[in-house]
Amino acid sequence: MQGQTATRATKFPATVALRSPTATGIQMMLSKGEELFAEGDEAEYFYEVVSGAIRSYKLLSDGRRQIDAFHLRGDIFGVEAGREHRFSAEAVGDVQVIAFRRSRLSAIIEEDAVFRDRIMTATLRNLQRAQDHMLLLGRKTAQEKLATFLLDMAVRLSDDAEHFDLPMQRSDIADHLGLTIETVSRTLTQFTRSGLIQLPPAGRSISLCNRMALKSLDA
Amino acid sequence: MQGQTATRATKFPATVALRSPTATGIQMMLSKGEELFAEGDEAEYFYEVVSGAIRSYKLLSDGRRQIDAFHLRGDIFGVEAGREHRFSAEAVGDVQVIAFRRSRLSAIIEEDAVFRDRIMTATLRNLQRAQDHMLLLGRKTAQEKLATFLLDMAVRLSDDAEHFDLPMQRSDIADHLGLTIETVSRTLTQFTRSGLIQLPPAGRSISLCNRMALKSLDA
DNA sequence: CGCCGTTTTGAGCCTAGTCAATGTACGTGG
DNA sequence: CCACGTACATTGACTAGGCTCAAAACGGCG
Repeated sequence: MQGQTATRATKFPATVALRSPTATGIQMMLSKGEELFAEGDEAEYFYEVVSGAIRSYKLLSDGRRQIDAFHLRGDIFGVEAGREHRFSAEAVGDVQVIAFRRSRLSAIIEEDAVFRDRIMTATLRNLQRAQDHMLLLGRKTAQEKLATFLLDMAVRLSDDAEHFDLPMQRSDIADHLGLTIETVSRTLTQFTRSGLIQLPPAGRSISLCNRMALKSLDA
Repeated sequence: MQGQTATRATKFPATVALRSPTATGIQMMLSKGEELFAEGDEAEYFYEVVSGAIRSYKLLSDGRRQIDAFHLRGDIFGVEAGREHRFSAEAVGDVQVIAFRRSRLSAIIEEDAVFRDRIMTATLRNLQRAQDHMLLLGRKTAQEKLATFLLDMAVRLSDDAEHFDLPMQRSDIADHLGLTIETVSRTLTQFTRSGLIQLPPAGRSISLCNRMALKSLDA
């Protein structure tokens, strides 16, 4: 496997999580590359990430892909105004999520003030991230894009530690930042040569050596 | 005047609009270039556009600008999870908006199901537009960007008529699409020469002559 | 060991950006 | 009424950042 050929997640495990008085969710495990839903699918559920990373993306007719966000632990995504999902979502690595029935959304919102607030806040945070990301996509250089991305991942993956593991591969990073994998790779080696970061000979881990320099690139 | 030197809107006219049982808004008039709020300002109000167009944008330290959205009649924007606005907002031309007190937001949401739904739907639509726009910014060519933009504006400004007036100038379009004004101008003349659109010798109006061709560029 | 998926590196090209000049509309004041 | 100034848009010549195409290196795993 591993071929990134998105296989659809079909079965829900029996585990049921109770997250709030009214909001009951279904716990799901996805393995690397599994598809949670596709653009155009009926939006039967929305989701919260428990562990791992989900990539949500859109495709152009010729296959060009834009990953609009990586969703990590605690993030809520897939809430829709209409009846269809407007983007696709796949597991980056092995992922645990909780699925909430969309049909219960209005009931939840009506009855449960705490959960309502969480959904509203999560949606607003997604919007905020989208706005930041549009600035990156439209106006930053390749170096600035990577600097921003690495600093953001440090915060979100490891609570701002020096060293952490990137869950996604180069092509995911490229499709998130509006670059090619070659440019991502070249820019990272350039950062390494300048002493900004350290890449291990293998694997996906990364160390930020010179945060100051990265932050100044972040613009 | 017209110097795009954002002057701050300071005074609220006395007119008060009653839009729903619990949600009372203050009607405001802004003239071309006036600033509604800036990134970092306390988010005292959120807004609904009555007429005209608002541009919301972010700046990099060196002045590069990304306009993440143009808000037109009926659009709601400026709702924030935190206490500060995360982007700036200015009037593109003369604009009429209704301002709602943010402090009343939670009360409104609690009491008024209709208004709550409108805010949630508006926020989700803003997110949806942001996702579409990230695809455009990250993965579309200059031609595709302009084709998408023109088709979208036709729908939103004129309910999909052949002929309409663009409220914004070239530099706004460029900063929205992640291009320079030169590229916007060149691409539009290229479209004109190919018979896709017609530009008047002067002014901001535009006619779409070959929707099919534009749609195929839209990818 | 050898295959496959992934990443890195290299060489050349192209799209969009930069810099600069010209053109056009419009408002102001002589 | 016209000359001038300003804001905005168009066009041209040249440049460069990032893309394409291609090949090699690397690691994991059967």
